[in-house]
Amino acid sequence: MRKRENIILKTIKDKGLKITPQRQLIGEVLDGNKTHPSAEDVHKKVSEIAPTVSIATVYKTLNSLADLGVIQRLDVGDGKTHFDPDITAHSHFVCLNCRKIFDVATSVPLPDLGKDFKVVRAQAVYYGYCKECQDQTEE
Amino acid sequence: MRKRENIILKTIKDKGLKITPQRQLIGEVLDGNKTHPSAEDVHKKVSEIAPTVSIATVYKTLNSLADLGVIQRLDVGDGKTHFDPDITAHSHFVCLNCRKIFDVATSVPLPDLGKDFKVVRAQAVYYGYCKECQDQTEE
DNA sequence: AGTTCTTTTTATAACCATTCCTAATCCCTC
DNA sequence: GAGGGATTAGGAATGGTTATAAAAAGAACT
Repeated sequence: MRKRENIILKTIKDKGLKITPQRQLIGEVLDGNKTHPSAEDVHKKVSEIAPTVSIATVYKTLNSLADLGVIQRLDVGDGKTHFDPDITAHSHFVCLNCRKIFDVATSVPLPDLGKDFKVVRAQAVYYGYCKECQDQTEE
Repeated sequence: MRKRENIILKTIKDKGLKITPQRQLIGEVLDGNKTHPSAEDVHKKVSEIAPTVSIATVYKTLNSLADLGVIQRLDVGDGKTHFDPDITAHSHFVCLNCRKIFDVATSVPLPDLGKDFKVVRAQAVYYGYCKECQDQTEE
């Protein structure tokens, strides 16, 4: 069984960017991450291993990766940008109580809005209450 | 032909809030507004008539109205919250070039995600290029 | 009109996420 | 091992939003 390659680090390399220790760490934190972390979340994780990595570097790397299309920016209305390394077609569910973000398989197709609007991306966000928070408020 | 009533001001009254001159103005700016203004946009408009109205009052009023459900918060990833007095089911198209927000009739239905996720609201945002910006980049 | 109680507004400070700036550092190549 | 480009750290700056506290405005009652 061989180790799955980290697509994020691969893309950094492919695009001619340098694999620095900072980027390596950020790539590892993101790889396969299903928690939709904010920049601060990523920085916290990275800091556990390399406490000197600055938040500015984290922002810069995340923005580069998003611009390259290897990760996705995700806005759910909580004032911070979240990042999702899963760029396959899927939507998100946000719990209005605990604010956790969940992946949902349902994806909205790119609609045809006529030639006045050339659609290149569709993002659906569903709001509601997750299992845990439903149970909690029921008692 | 009689004047259409302003649903926003009506709701303020119905909920027991006072109709102050400030709220009156904000209500009038919002009523029928299709431009999806940010708090700052609203404040600018209001200031043309009453220059002493503070931005804090605008924020407080907009948040109250959104919490009451007469207007809708709208996040499109530009760092600021936009407000939409149209609360009927519809989606939004955001131009990646000029950042203008357009209404689109298409609306996504509330999906059934099983009992683990109780969905109460669905929001779809489409990104792309509007007519004007398509023309602009073509030449 | 005056008193009291509540709501609302204002102005300013505080807050937080994000970006900017600049000097220092690293890596490559000559 | 010196120059040059890319990258980083750290802190200052920015911009949207909210908190705070004091003043103003209303309403109810006398």
